Amino acid sequence: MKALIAMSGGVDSSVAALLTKETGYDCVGCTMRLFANGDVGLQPGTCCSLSDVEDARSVAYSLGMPHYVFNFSDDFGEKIIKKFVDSYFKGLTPNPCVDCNRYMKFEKLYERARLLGCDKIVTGHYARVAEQNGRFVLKKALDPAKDQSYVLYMLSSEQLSHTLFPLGSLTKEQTREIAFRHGFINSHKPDSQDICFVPNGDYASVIEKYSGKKSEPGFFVDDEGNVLGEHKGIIHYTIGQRKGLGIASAAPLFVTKIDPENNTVTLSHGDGLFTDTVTVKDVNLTAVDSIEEPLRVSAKIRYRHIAQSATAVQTDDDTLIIKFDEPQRAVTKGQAAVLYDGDTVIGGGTIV
RNA sequence: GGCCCGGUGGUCAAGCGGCUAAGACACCGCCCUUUCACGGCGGUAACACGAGUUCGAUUCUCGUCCGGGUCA
Repeated sequence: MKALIAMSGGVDSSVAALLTKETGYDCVGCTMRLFANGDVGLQPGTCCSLSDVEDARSVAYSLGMPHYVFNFSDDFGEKIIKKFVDSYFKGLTPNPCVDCNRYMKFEKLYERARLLGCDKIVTGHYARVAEQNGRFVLKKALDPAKDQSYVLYMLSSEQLSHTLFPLGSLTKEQTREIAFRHGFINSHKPDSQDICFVPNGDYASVIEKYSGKKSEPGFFVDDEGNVLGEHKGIIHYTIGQRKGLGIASAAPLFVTKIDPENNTVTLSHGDGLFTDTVTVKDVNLTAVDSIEEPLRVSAKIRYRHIAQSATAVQTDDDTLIIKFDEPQRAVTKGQAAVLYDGDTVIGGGTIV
């Protein structure tokens, strides 16, 4: 059996490579080049920079496996960055990591794997794949603190059938320890964070630079429509946001609505952020074929959200309605909602 | 112009003779985090000016300047 390992240059994927190798697979390492750093004004040293490629190569070679670099920057620009940018101008808050997994790691990269004669694709995600009643399902990582199943919910049963997540049963500490024991140069490398193609967390300037458009300043308004102040352009905000508004008031203000038509951002005090019903489109179900009867689930509406009890029902092929037992804070259009049955991912979609 | 209120950190706002001059919001930093956020912890920062009264004035008095209201 032959496996292609997606190696970012970080600890996780390096250890994933090691573990796959130890399982007896014939391994090939690879690193995706997802964007030309110059496109977005990145400085070397961030994710996907040359030094990361070198780290990945170093680990691959030390494990005696070949290492390739695939240039996917055209696809990444079209499928990930463009969509990300367009979403923001529509007043949505996208999650590019979800799309990157969907289109790059498990679609585009798998095509390459097939060309190389690989049966499996391996990543360093903290999640597990299991076979249940003859179908492959995605499950949470054993370590709840590191679980990344949320960003993988859109994988199909078919994709899961040829996917390995060797870290699914490990804690981050165990992973680092393994890396350290094997002398990997990246064993102490900090975890990645922020959007990989956004330097310094300043995603707004990336959006403006990439699109060539400026997000025009407009008004902050209250629930009654009274003007509270001026905002910097709707792409700077997301639902539930508190910081960076620059408006002083007796109690904290939060963004409750983004209106791209009128170019306004509505601010409210605490309440008004809670909703119990969420509509989801672009649905992918893996543990079941469809949800015909209302189904008791636990659901997450953000990566770091703690799954909450809810009832889900499918109203058509591509629409789910999720009704939470308790109203949830800051449901945000563009983010993914993921349904779980215990540790098992049932499916999910994009909040509309 | 007369009369009446009020001038404390970026904003709002306690304090009403002796305090390291609260707090909230904002801002900054750190933590958290493969999205954006939330959240936690910490930090910078103020008594409009001048003259009195007093052992002592942000607090009392009188001026000046600046706001707001009101009368004609």
